[in-house]
Amino acid sequence: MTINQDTFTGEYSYSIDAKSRVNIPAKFRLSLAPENDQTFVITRGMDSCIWVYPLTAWQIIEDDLKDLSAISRINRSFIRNTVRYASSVAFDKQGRIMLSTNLLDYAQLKKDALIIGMVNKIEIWDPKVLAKVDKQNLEMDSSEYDELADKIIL
Amino acid sequence: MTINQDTFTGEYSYSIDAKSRVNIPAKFRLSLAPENDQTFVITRGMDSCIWVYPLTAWQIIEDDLKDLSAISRINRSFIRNTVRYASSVAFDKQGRIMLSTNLLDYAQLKKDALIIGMVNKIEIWDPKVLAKVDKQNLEMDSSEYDELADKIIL
DNA sequence: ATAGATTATGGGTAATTGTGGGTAAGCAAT
DNA sequence: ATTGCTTACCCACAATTACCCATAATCTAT
Repeated sequence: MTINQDTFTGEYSYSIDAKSRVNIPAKFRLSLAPENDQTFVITRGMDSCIWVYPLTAWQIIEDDLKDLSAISRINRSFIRNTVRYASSVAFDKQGRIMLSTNLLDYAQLKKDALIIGMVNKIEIWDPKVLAKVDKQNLEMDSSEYDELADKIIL
Repeated sequence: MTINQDTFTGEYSYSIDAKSRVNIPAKFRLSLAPENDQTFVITRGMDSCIWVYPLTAWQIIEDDLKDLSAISRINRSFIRNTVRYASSVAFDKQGRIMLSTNLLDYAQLKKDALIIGMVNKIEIWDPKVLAKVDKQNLEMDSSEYDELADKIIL
């Protein structure tokens, strides 16, 4: 019954309503540690999806970024691109968060949303986009999968 | 809703009006610590953009600059260029600040403004200028990006 | 299986936000 | 002082967002 806090697994499908709101699965809300104040940070993922972090996990990233000097051009550019699309959102009484049109467009989300636990964060996908990316990955990476299999024992 | 004070993330697009005023995003205004007295310090950024600091953060920068020896020519030049164009501005009842023509010209700002949270400061860009700089950076620095990404785990 | 609680989803309303413009007060140069 | 220009301080309004309530579907425990 008691799973790790701020740890998310499983897949859920929800719908995005006319006001751009999506539900965060009840299980995810329950495993979110109280320190987070019912707040996530949402941003662009590295694939065409939205990444959702617990607030405290994101703050660790921010602290690391604060240590990078702004005198270096690369640092500035790195900070900008990491933080640019991130915003903190608390879920409402019904457990929903609002997604900006910017993020919706980026992840090609319309009506249906697939919410996937990724251990320390959550991903929000359009079902069709994920299916396509998934297929591509399977075709390409079977050898790299084998490499990972050496490191992580399932 | 309780995010870190004086910490800014996200991207917002606003317009500069006929009186050279821009809105500071409501989220940024809310996360500005009360000690700042609703005041920012704006100055030239190291890229073609305007940097906006919380007043108290800027005061720390000034203290650091005092410690740089004035014997070094580079130090003198750095101090001169950082401080020269800095001025403190409080936002009005609607949450806007006024930008001097000097800064507007420097950042090539006309009508549209992209306001980006950079963790400990804020940047104001012309959208087209940023797109160009961004492209250049990615072309040049992808390997150094990867190095940074290894240190900061997303 | 049934009752009660919880969850997902929709919508109404009040408050906030972004944006425009008006007017008076300051300042500079004539 | 008068003129012209710039800045500070209001007010107004449309659009967006936050906050609340309602309902149907799903789950839980007896």
